[in-house]
Amino acid sequence: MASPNQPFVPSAVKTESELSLELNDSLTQAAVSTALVSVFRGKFCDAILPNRKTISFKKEQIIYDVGDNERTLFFLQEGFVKVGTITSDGHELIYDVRKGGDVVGELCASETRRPDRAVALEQTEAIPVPFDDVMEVVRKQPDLLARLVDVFCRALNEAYAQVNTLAVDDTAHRLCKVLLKLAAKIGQNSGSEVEIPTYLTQEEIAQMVVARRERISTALNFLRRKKMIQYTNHGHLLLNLKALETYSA
Amino acid sequence: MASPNQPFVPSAVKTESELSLELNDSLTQAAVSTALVSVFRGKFCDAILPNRKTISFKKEQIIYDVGDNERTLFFLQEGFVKVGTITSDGHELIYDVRKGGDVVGELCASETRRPDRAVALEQTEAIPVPFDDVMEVVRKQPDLLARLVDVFCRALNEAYAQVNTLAVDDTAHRLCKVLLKLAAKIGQNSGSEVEIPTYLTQEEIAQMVVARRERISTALNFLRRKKMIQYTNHGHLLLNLKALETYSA
DNA sequence: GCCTGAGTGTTACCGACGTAACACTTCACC
DNA sequence: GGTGAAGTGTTACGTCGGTAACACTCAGGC
Repeated sequence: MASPNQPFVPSAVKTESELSLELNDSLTQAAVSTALVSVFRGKFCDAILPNRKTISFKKEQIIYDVGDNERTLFFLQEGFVKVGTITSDGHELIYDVRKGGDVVGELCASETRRPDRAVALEQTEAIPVPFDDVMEVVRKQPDLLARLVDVFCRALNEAYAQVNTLAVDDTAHRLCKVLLKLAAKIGQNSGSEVEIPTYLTQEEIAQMVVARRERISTALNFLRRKKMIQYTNHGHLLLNLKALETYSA
Repeated sequence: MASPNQPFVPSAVKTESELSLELNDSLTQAAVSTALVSVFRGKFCDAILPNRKTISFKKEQIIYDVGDNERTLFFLQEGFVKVGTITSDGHELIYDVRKGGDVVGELCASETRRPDRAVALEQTEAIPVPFDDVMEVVRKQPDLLARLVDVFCRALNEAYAQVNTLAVDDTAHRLCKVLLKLAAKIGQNSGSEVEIPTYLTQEEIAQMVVARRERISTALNFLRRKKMIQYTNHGHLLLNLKALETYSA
């Protein structure tokens, strides 16, 4: 596997004409930004997780898959995970990325057969909890209710935001929004820039943006020329949030 | 306003080449079909709604709008409502259609400023209930918890299904799925066919399908020539579910 | 009856993006 | 050090669908 360290910037840079430059109007993107991060941290964990065993998942390992029918949520302790599905034409589609402190698998609440899947993006520790157990705890401690509702509501918000972008934005703008979302969820400050501390292939980014990998390659280089992004010497993305926000707005 | 009774079928029917005929692979559409219908009927209503006043909304009247900041759910008693938003480029986008027995406005659970809006598609009766009141009732009657969670979970399921279609289907297939969804939610049996008992303009259908009205016009006529849909003498849509399901699959 | 406005039907044109094909870089492993 | 696999960069081509423009149908008001 080739690491993308210091990705080769071709000397003959192609014309920018391909990627539309005109500023798109901004989305009613809803302030979904901060995501599910850590919603379940604290009280929720204290009430549900003690005396349960953690499971380790290696990079690329499937936590649960489309078609599974056990109804369990997974409380992520450590690591990054992608949540998505496999489309009818066989391609992967990524809805969301979550990390330690988040939950995945909430869709099993109203379906027996899972429509979605979660895959570890890197070494991940998670505690599986049967859905019924979660409900039981919330019934006994009604102060946790708000948090449970919040988890679903935020996910719903994000899903709608995704529909919005798909309806109005072109590839470059959607890529921007994906990068900003990643920054909000798993970004780490690195001076005035924000680093995405996980290596994501262009293919994976494409699955989040909903576009072909080739377009992502072109769009990423477009953003690099615009100084909106760069790579660290570890091959990670380094984002200029200000610039990205301006462009995506 | 012209009624679309017996819509004029042009004698010179255009070639079908424009609309792709090849069968697309089917979506992992998740069995979201039946939707939120009546989820809140029964116990939930008994516990929350007594002694509250109903509000009437006329066709086209806004129930709540983008930017509103009161946190209230609306329990629909009668009528049809569209839930959606206004995109950054000023166009309306419809996420969902709901009817008597459903709730709308659930997104206010985690946002103060509403990102969405609900508009009556016909005369509608609804009971507004502050979000906090709903939470209070659920806390006191934990058996309602499952239903509350179910509402959010189903909405989430549908939102993801929408992302799926946008990712893989062309306009004609998306239209099919929208029609099938309408059938599941507000359809009425009419012999072997199912009738959509509300008049929807092509513009509104376009907002559900996420496409321009012109494309919808063409696609609807394409489906008519294929005998997958027709109009009643009241100008309502009449759907051949079998055929639509086969095509959309 | 006539006019206006809303809704629908149709087409030509063009741009964005999927497809396909291929070159290049880096790393792992032998 | 060589080889293959994975990942990235780039282009030519075709197509779906947005844009624009316009014709037609019907209902209601004058």
